[in-house]
Amino acid sequence: MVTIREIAQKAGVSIGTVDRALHNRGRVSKATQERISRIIAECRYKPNVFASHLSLAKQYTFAVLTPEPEQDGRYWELPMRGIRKAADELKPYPIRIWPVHYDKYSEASFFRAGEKILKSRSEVDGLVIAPVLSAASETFVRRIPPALPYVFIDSYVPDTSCLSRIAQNPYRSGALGARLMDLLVGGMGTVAVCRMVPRDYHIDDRVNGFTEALRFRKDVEIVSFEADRKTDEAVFYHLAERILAERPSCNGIFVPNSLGHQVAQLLKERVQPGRIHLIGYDLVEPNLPFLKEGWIRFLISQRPDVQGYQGIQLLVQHLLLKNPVPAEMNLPIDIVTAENLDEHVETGPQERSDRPADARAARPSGRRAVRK
Amino acid sequence: MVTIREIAQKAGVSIGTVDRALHNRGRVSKATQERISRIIAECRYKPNVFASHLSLAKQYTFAVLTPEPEQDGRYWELPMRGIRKAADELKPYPIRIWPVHYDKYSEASFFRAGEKILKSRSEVDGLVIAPVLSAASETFVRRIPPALPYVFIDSYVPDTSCLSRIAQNPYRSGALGARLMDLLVGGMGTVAVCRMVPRDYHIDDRVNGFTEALRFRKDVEIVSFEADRKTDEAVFYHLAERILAERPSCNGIFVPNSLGHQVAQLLKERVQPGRIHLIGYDLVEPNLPFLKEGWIRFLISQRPDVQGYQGIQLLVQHLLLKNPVPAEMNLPIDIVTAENLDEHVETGPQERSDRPADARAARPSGRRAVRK
DNA sequence: CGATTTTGCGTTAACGTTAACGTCAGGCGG
DNA sequence: CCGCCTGACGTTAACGTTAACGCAAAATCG
Repeated sequence: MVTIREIAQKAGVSIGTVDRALHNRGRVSKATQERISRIIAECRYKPNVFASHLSLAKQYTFAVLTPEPEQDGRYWELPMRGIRKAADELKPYPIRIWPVHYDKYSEASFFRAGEKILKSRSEVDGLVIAPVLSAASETFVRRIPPALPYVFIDSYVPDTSCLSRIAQNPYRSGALGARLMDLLVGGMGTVAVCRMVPRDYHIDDRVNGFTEALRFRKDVEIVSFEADRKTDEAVFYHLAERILAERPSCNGIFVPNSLGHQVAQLLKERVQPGRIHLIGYDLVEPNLPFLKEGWIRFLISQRPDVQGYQGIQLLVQHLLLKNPVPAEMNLPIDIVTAENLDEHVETGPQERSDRPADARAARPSGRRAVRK
Repeated sequence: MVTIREIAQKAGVSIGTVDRALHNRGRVSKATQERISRIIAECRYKPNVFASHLSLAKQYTFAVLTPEPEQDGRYWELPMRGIRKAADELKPYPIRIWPVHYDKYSEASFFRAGEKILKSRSEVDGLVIAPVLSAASETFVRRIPPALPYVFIDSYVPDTSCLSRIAQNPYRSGALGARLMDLLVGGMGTVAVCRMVPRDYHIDDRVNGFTEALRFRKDVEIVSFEADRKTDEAVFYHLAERILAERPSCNGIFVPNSLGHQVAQLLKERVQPGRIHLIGYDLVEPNLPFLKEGWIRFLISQRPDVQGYQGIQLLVQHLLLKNPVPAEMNLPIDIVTAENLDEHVETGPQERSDRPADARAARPSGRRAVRK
């Protein structure tokens, strides 16, 4: 490992000068500056991040801007879990997480949250943003100082200078849903798609992917149903009632958001098992029992916990470890069924075991042993 | 942050004594030892890993014991990719990866590889093991010095004092395959299961999961076909020929290892599309075109890259960051189809982008933009 | 031209941990 | 009783980086 001291020696200056040159702190003549830069490049000098942080003793604060955790059926708890997991793993690092939540149905609340972060600019070193309110997000992102790195999760605002974006392609996830639905209904029947106003671009793309992928299937009829979330809490429960009433021939329902459980509830009450095939999104808690019992056949998951986890990891890679980071991460589109549900909820990145070694060995697995 | 100096002050000793007490280096009276331990616990002292490693300047070497990367249709390249990815991300850490491969069909070669590692005991600080040869692995693992932490990937030897094990439940993955097959064949027909001698417990468990999950389906007949890998390279291609000849009514084939492409090849040559539904395992390269074209309907993936990646990460968490690690990680059972294939192969953990910021922005995505 | 600022550098004390080394008292054998 | 050993500590110099401080010489100003 080549150190700052060797660089100094080769350049015929002191380490202080090299340090100033490295961090553009000025007080270095142009000639020496260039000489040092050349030598640094030649020797492939990489600063020792351990020594650096030991000396700096800087606290890094990462703000996390997401909707209230309770919204979308407690969906927004999941990214926060991943974020906590990352913070846990990175315990030895001087990192602080600052969660700032907003009401995903109120632009005003979003701007208030954003303002709070920008006002504390000097104390914030990185940002994880879920730009659910797309128009407002765009405005906000433009106001982020260029030196402040930010990472999008869930979706993203295009053409920004974000450090990275971590999301799932919603169009393709819809197309995958279509493929599964096609399989479930055996290539024929009437499939209902549930929509909600106010519209959400991200969700719309899922629907587009779904309908376009099924268009080539001549024997599958697609009908769209729409509800207004403002009317009541159980929007999709009531929407499902309408579907049953207006389309008795319906044998498949596609729910492009996390509210599949509302539809499943109605199916469980009114329809015989296996007659209407339901595909939903997201491993939120209310969905799980219905998936296990078969009222929901497939859930498409976008690994929100991984998104949060990676968001923090990328910031650390960039700021603390000075590593290059991928400009985008397209998370896999996960298909979850009753059969592989356990692995998705139990051993997401949130799970940690703090038990001592002997307790581990003694622990009954409850699961099938691999051998013997 | 509480430092060693504060501990020393509170205990009324010097930092040297505290350090000796911390690392059991002796030369500390019993009374002082206990006093220091008590204070450390009270203050919740955590050593600063930055300072620690700066002072130690220790190189950590992690040996990786897996089959030759080319075996199983280059399957074993995949964990290595994840391992390299981890090493990349952890570049600033003083870490060295030492890959040691063995022929998965030769116990002798496995023991030779193991011996090589044990002989360099003093230079090895951690171990990642894929215990494919289960009997030999058991013998080997018992010989690992207790102080040397090791992590299993792919499968594991039960009742060992491994640091952790990272694997997928093979039985459950087979059950999931059964569910998908049931869907594909519409609940009726003849399904062939391909097996290979010599037997592999891990693979057997997949088959068990598959057959047991389908047993309750009275209209689905399961037939087992077996081939000897020693006979030729294209074992499963020829096995598929036998299946077609002996069971013309067959409408589904389950391949519990990574050789699905051999069967797919024959289907492509002899059978009309959509007549025989094929489910295989693992995203090895030869499988990919067949999945895209539909000759393979589903591939079950166990994320070998993530397994390798996590293996290294866990060792680092344990040894370098002194964090507790989970005793086991049950990786999700991934269902891969033509629709979500891209996300699985493109943006596995191996992908990194080293391009500068401006190149990123200009880069054409080729994929559908999320918004406008 | 003297006074003051600026430029360009060198020096040094941290940051927290580690381990080699020094020291001093008590114990033990001869 | 002397020499030697060892147990139980304290001291200190690293590890590599950072930034405050110091100090000349050069540049600028009145």
